[in-house]
This record gives sequence, structure tokens and C-alpha cells, in this order.
Amino acid sequence: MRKTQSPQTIVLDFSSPNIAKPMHVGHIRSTLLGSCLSRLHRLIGNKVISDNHIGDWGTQFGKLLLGWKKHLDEASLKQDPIGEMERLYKLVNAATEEDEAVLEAARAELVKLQAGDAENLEIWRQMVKLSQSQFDTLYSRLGISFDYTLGESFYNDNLKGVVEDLKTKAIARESEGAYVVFFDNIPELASNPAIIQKRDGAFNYATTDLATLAYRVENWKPDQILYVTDGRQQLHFKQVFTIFNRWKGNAKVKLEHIWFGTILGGDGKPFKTRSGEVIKLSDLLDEAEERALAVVSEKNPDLPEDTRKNIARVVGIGAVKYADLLPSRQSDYQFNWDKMLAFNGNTAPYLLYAYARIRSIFRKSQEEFSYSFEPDSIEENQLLFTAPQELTLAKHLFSFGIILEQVAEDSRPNILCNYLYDLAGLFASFYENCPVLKASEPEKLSRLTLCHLTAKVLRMGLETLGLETLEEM
RNA sequence: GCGCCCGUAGCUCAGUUGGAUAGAGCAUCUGCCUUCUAAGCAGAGGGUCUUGCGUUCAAAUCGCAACGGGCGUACCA
Repeated sequence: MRKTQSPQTIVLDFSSPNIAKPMHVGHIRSTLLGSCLSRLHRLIGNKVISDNHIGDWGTQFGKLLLGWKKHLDEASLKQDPIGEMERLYKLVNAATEEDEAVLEAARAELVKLQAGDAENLEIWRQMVKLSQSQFDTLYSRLGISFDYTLGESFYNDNLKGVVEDLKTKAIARESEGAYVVFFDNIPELASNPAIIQKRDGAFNYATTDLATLAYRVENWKPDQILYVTDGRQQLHFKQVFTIFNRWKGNAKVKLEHIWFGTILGGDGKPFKTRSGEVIKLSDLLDEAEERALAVVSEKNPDLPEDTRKNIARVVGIGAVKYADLLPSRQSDYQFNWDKMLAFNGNTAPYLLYAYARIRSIFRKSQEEFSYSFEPDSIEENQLLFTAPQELTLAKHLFSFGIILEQVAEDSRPNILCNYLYDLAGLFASFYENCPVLKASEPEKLSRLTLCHLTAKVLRMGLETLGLETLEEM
């Protein structure tokens, strides 16, 4: 595998959770896909700037502020900040539906916040801080980090200028009291104008995204910006990209919306709890680890508890990640615990097992056979293909680089998943048919080399997908 | 209405820069553990690739149309 000859700077926009709300299943595809693409591009030699565009500004803060001031429960805020903020929001939201005065009060809080009121800003900062620490806990559990976390609020001061600029350049014009961009020359968008300033003077997400885009282009000078979001936002990004190109026609940046489908429950409808609530990401990961622990304990009860728990963590989290990256990105997929934690089929446990089996061979080679294998001394010409399985495996190994390029080109990690599944299958076949440690030289060295290369590729591939590997399971 | 996506084995899905007998897992059936982890391997059965027309030496794949489903579509993001 070679690094790319012409490294590109790529901005990756993904995850983007909202302040004062728990991260839930709706965030996992963006988060996992985005972080996978981020690792992949770094691996093949591109420069990646990952930016978490968190939802830290917007109309919901009027209700939140009102709730915070009137109904805050300090104790539960300490115990479960997100839960408490969520409770406050729901409480006020329900009250606004019955009482117009409450709605007015919430609006007033929002106006104060936007005008820079010191008290409201301070509360807002606390809400952001509390939320961010919850996000960090989850990101660390998932092994994900960002280069930047510049939320919507970061661009507040630029929004007015964006609209002014678009007005003076005659890209936007007044319509029904709002400022709007029309796309009459583009048949696809002709009946879908984009509002950049609402009738009440407020800005919306198109405006924020334009300001964000301008900032990124100006400060990071990227060759590409990839937005990893839900497929339902296709129209929005078409509009924003089109406006941006009219606005900054000279910017040579490739803008791409990497969209994905919905996660469905077993009933084929969007994945929810039985009572219709969204499923919290933390609960989902807990359940994954619990289920994995039950299986590991059943299969391998003799391992110490700590070891089993660690295996369960890697397998459980890995299973969720793998199940999310395996389906073709644009299609909806059904979330299914039994399937993702199965040992048969294209699953994380199957791949991790293949890796652990190889590692076991090398442990044995040292412990029982006192055989030292030096990975540094590998030469391709020491490979012997006496059994057909060896040749098939070797051929597959050498196509790894091409696969990575293809995955990067199309932003489709499922290609890598399928490649690794094939690899693990070919290895399993080799493993059954070709004894390694009991072979004699020079076959033994050749087979150990194949094992080593398989482990290396499996590990690189799995790590690119975001999975940890295990020495034993 | 318009736009985007989808329709492949009983089920869940791969296969989308056109290429040989269309693949996997589950489910059903048959073998293989005193041999490097059987969380595995070897094998069997199961498909008019929604339908029709077209392009091509060649179509699950490209084009058009129909039927069926999901989503989006001016002041949420």
C-alpha cells in the first residue's frame, strides 16, 4: 500500500449533536461514518480536518432558559445534566402549548440571549459545557476525536454579513417578507427556493451553513468538504452548495454531501423504544456490552472477569459500529442485536475471531515451539503456494490498497467491510486446510508470513472502520 | 404535482465506473473436533434480479414507461 501522490486537504463535517439533548441513534451513522472516513483519508495520506458542528444555538434556547430559571432542580442537574435539561425543555414546551403567555416569556428569553444578556449567556454557557462533557464521554467510549468543535454559535456574528452580501450581489431578494434565493435556472431546484433570513429577521440553518462554509474555505483552504448527514437533507445541501458557488464562484473546493439512510427497528419503522422515545446512544452501547458479555461468558466461562468484560466491550461496541458501516450507506437498515453479535456471517465477532485465531498461532509458536518469527524479514518471494487456499488468500491480501482507494473515492466503508469479510473467510479456509506450526520448513515460514500479513491487513482494516482488535476471545 | 432513493433466494442484505454458471448470512438438509480457538470448516437444495420496452456483441447494473414502497418539498435542523 502506498500513500497518495497528491495529498488533499479534506474537511469532514460529521456527528453534530445538539446541546441539551442526549445523543441518540440518529447520530450514530453520521458519527461512525464520518470518523471512519476521517481515519481512512489520513491512512491514505490526505490531510483531514474534522469539525463537529454542534447545534448550540437556536430557538430551543428560549424555552430552555425559561425552564432553567423557573424549574431547575440542582440535584438532578448534577446527577444527570442532559436528562434535567431535557426535562426542562419538555416541561416548558408543553406549557407553551396551553398558555400563550409562556410562549411569549420563552421568546423574550431568546431575544435577551441573542442580544447578549449576561445572565442568559452565562446559563447558555453552562448548558453547552454540561452537554459537551456528555458528548466527550460518548466520543471517548467510541474512540473518536475532533480537530475542531465549532458549533453554530461560533458563526453568529457573521450571519448578518452573509445576508447583506447576498443581497448586494443580487443573489437573494425579498419575498413575502423574507430574504430568499431562487433557482429559476436550475430545473431541479426551480420550485424550491431557500430562505436565508426569515420574515421576523432571524436567520436559519441555510444561513449558518453558508457562514460556516465561507469560514472553512477561507481559513482551511480545503480541496474538499464532506458533509456526513442524513439523506433527508439532500435538498438543503444542494441549495447551500449552489448558493455558495454563486456567492464565491472563485473558490475551488469540491463540496459533497455524503448522505445515509435511516436506522429502522425490527418492525421496519424508524428505530425507537417501545414507548416511542428515541433510543439514547449511551443506553445502546450499554446494551451492546451487556449482550456481548453474556455471550462471551457462555462461550468462554474460564476467562477472568476483567478479561471477559474487556472482550465484551470490544466486541459489543465493535458490533454496533460494524453493523452500521456494513450496509450500503444510502439504504435504510434494520437494527438487529442477534445478527450483529452473531459469530456466523459478516459480523464484527467473526472478524475479531479470525484475528484472535491468528494471534493465537503466534503465541503458540513462541510458547510451545520456541519459534521466532521476524515480521521485518518478510520477503514476498518466500511465499509458497502448495495449497490452493494459500494462493487465493495471498491474492486477496494484495488488493487491500486498491480497496482503500475505492472506499475513499466513493465514501463507502461497506466495500471495506465486505473485503475484510472475504479475507476472514479465505483465512478460515486456509486455516482448516493448511497446518502452520506443524508444517515443516520452508512451508512453515511461508504460512506464518501469510498469517502475519492477514493479521496486519485485518487489523488495519478494522481500525480504519473504528474497531479495536483482541489478542484472544 | 415535482425531486431523491429503493424493489435481487422464505427472511435480512451484498452485487450500482455493463462482462463468464447472480453471491453471503439466517432458516432447511448432510458431513467434519484425541491435530494451531468448532465463536470454525466442507457440501446440498432454494432466484422470470417488480413488470414492459429500448441501447449493446453483452444488462441486476445504462435509458424510457408502468406498478409498489420510503423520504423530501418557503420561514425546524
